[in-house]
Amino acid sequence: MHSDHDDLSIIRTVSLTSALERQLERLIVEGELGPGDRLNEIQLATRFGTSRGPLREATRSLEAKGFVEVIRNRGVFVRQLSISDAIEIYDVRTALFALAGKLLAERMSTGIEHMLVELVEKMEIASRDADLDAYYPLNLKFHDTIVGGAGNELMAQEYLRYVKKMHLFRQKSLIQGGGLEVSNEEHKEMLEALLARDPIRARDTHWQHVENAKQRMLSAVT
Amino acid sequence: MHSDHDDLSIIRTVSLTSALERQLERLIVEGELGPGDRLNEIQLATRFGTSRGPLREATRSLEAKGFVEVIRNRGVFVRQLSISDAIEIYDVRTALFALAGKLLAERMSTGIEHMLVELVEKMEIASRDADLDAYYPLNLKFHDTIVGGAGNELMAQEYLRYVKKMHLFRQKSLIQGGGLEVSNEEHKEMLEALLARDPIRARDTHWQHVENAKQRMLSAVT
DNA sequence: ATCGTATCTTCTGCCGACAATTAACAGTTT
DNA sequence: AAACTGTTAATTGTCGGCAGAAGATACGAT
Repeated sequence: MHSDHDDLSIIRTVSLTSALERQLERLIVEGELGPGDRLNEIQLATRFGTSRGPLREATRSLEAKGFVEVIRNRGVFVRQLSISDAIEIYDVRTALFALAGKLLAERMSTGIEHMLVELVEKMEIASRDADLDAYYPLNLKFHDTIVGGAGNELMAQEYLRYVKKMHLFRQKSLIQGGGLEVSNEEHKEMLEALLARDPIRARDTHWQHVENAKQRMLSAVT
Repeated sequence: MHSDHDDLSIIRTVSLTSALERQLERLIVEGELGPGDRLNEIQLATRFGTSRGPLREATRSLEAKGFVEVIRNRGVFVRQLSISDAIEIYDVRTALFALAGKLLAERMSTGIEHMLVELVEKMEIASRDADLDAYYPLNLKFHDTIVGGAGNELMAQEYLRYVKKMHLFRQKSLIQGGGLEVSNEEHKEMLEALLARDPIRARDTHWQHVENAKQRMLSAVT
């Protein structure tokens, strides 16, 4: 039995295609469809109660976004990322996150300031307690706050896309780029640059942060 | 009458959908379909001799790539970029190009080295002669060489996408981000960093270069 | 003359069906 | 038993058609 998430009756404002796209993306990101799996058109269309037309349109969009791969006459497959793919994505993410840091430093508001300070403090505590379950969502929110607060919608959108895309990498546990204390030390440096409203330093510390995360991931993989 | 570019009979290896997508992208980038224009499904399907199904799939892909906008029950429209859109794209391009510079500095080959040196020399001449027609393609090739030589396929692909996307900006003439001599001075600095195999300096000079181009564009627009 | 309204036309959204291709299977041969 | 080959089943690619929404047009009221 499928979960009731599969419902897409909310359609009337958004198109059926985009609703289907969201559903398929959910199936992929949540792991119901794993890397390499084929998206059976008939089966999925039946499951969501639509015809194959809109479903095919949705998969074409997902293909353009890099979540699936279409092979003519053979079908649509969830993309599999090699290590070198993961490196490429990480590097692009690095550049985008550096941009986020720079832009945020240029338009820092007290609201975001307080939020980031609080998050770093909480992460400090979680780090001391070695409480990964507490640390992980805080870390996520810290990055989201920076990316979302930078005021560049395109960058934020693309950044989010790449974060999602990393879930297609086989070694899921390694995505995080672990290292609690190390990571939060870097957060403090980033925060310092942001509080100082120093775009260049913010850009460089943010760049370094993701680059370090990449290195931690790589040393864990190899 | 349509040009004979419209032919897509080469299909047997690639899908009809992707061939259509390429054709539509061509129509947009070459300007036959300008910003704000509607893509009439029936008309385009007839023109390319297909049914509406594959055509719709192609437009969904173009939508995901940001070239067109789909409005439910109203149609597909070529995207119009506002100035703030252009700024966002420029900033993302800046970050990606900085990444290109860094990566290239890390894996610089003598082949690319010679190519870049030659291009800068030729641009120097064109700059002295104020020969914009000669300068423009050299400048383009200079940037392509850097982006293509960096060894990150994803970054190269995305960078190219954004360059194309800038064509949707109304003020086409301003895309270039002019300023011949100024621009080539920056090229020399970038080249220096690359020849020195200095990733950080390469990253920073490349970042600054696109950022300056953005500023030149903005001061020309406002 | 202008505005609002009703009608008609055009176009999109979605579906079901058929053709073409690929994958699965069984039978045969070596 | 493994490899090859012919046949069947499953799946994708493409098409044409119908319902419904948006847009255009014509008409009438003020």
